[in-house]
Amino acid sequence: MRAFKARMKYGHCTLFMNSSVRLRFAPSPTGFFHIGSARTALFNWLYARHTGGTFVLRIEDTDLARNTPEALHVLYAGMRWLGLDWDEGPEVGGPYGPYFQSERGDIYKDYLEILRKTGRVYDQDGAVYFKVSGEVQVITDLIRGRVERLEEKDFVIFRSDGTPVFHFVNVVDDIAMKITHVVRGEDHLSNTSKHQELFKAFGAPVPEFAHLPLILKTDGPGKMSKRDRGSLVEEYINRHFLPEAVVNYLCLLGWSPKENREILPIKTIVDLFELTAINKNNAHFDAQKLVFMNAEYTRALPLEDLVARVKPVLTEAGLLEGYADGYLKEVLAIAQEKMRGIEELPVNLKSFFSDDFEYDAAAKEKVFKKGDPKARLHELKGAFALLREFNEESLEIAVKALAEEHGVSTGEYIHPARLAVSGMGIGPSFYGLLRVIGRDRVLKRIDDFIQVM
RNA sequence: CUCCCGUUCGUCUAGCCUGGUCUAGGACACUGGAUUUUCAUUCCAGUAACAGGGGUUCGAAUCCCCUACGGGAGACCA
Repeated sequence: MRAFKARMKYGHCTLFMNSSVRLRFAPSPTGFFHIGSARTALFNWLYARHTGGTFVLRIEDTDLARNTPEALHVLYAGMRWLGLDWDEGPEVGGPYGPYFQSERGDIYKDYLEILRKTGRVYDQDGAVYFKVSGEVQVITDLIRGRVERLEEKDFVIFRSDGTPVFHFVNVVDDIAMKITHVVRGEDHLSNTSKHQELFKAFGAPVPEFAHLPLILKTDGPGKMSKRDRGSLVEEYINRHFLPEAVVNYLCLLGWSPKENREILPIKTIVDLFELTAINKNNAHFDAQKLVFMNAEYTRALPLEDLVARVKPVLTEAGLLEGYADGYLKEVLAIAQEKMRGIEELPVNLKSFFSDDFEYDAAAKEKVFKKGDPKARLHELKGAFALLREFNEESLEIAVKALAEEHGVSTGEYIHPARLAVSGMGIGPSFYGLLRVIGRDRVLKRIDDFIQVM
């Protein structure tokens, strides 16, 4: 039913109500949600939604020390922020639970018994070892093709303290949860020979494998680590990125729609996504491109949506007190076209909501360098006071008239006035800025600025 | 050290499977210009790549081999 809903949601043909495709994302809660993990989750989710299959969230919390409620919260919050809803798993349940490995001890014991009966394990130093077959494992990977690897040494599947190890629980759960496609990072490719041996030892069908390329540091060696700037989903949440932009960017790291189009709605990506179209080579993380995408998405947002998303951010910054929603909407209506992200708003839009703002030093220096800004501001004051209407049209006419009268460029009015009114050298359309700030505040701010010149 | 994976503009990629249409396309970034006789937008233009060497072939970015480089894995971590 869940799969059916997913199909309806994304407008697929519903010839088949669901499919037997089952994918899982199996993170261990570490307290961080790494961008690489997020991409793995995303690709699993995409393929589940593409096929109308089932997306399972399984928590690999066998490392009890790191398994805290806070760590789980970070994970759920990140998943939900990215829009990666799971069909089975914590908080939603499902027929193959429990979905925490820490609660599946009995299942692991049962599976161990199977291996004991078939003579594939032995005990040594208190630990249980799995006997490898000695056969070369031919792994068929949807992304990499045929990969051969020989697992040479027997390996531990139960520690001497009685707890099972990753390779064992991972495979057992994939069997028990009827996972058909294992989509994970390439760092697991070398483990796959172990896993395939286990699948075969259990007499279970070997799932399809798809090993994703890794996300490498922007510069410098190695893969992104949690210490690298930009490597955590939390960071993008805190910086008020639009999740759809982050998702779109992540989709393009290792996958491409192959049609010279990059900004794609998730619905389209779900339609086009194929595991076999994923690249083999690792990709460097490019924060600049993500920022660009975020800007594109931000500017394309319907105004109402933008207002809704900005409101809590400016409220938190303490800027919205005493202002009606309508005013915020007016401000954003003129600011949106040049926005790069919501993150910059508490600073860039401060002067719309507060008289307590600083004058940008660089802009100030630039303004003082040219012409006679003081005289220009006095002229503006006079002209603004006389205007019948205080709107874009009348303001533009007035400024242009002054410029012509005094034989200077409008820039000589605009630069100092923008600085006086907003404290900044850059910003929304100048005439819109004046209109929204309003005549009284504009005049007062020009006065104030003249005082400090 | 061993095993596995990879290598197209600075970065993400298209093309590679099914050799000729590739004087290698798009995007970010960068540079220049236009518009806004401001700017963060928008528009236009430009710089820039098939890792190297050997084959196969009439012809190779595309197929094969070697080298180099990059990445990953080698735990009673996950």
